[in-house]
Amino acid sequence: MPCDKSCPIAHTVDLIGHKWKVLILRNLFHNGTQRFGEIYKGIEGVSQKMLTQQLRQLEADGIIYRKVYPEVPPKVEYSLTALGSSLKPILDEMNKWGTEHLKQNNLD
Amino acid sequence: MPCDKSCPIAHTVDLIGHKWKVLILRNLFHNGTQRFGEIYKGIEGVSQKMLTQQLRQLEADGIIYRKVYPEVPPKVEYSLTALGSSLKPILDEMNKWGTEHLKQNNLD
DNA sequence: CTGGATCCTGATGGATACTG
DNA sequence: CAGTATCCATCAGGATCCAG
Repeated sequence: MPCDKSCPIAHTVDLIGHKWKVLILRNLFHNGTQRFGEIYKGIEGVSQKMLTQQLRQLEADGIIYRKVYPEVPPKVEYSLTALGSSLKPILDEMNKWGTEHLKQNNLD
Repeated sequence: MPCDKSCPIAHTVDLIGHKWKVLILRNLFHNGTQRFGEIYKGIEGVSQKMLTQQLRQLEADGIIYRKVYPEVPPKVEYSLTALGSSLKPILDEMNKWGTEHLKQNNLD
């Protein structure tokens, strides 16, 4: 059974199968609506460019909502849409798994 | 709350936060033990190099097991380890979500 | 001063050909 | 059959620059 575009998992991976996207979502689930700079500081190792790019893709896919406040200094807030919120079970499972295996495997 | 190396989700993402890894796992969950060529045919768009590379990483992380049969023609079988199998809930959630949103969003 | 666009460069992924 | 090697296109990171 091949894994083509009709495969649900391939579809999911297509939308959130990227390291930073998952971590962005983690931050939004964990902290609620956040500004660009907050997300940036909240994710270790990401560059501004990458963050912008991934945020835009998530926005384009309807997973997060981007609200720009036309003021000085600029303020942009990101929040989860209903579609984005529906991803929570996946994140929860990843969190559960990671918690389990950080315990047993506490390297570094 | 920053997302550093102590974050369970970051840990999970570190191990399986890669497009092809998830699809490899999907194939192994779906079809059981498989040979290299079967996985290769089962995943649309992946190159041999990528597949080899990701399989090796999954092996190094103890998620899959690689069994080489010393015969001609060569035969290599990949299967999930216990650790790999424990990822099933995550894959299940991704499958569930993808199924939902392929229905509603049947583009292409 | 924040969000992000641009430019340059090094790293990564893909296609193909080749080997044990 | 299951890779490895090679070459090349695209992508990611860092620094810098820009607009509001």
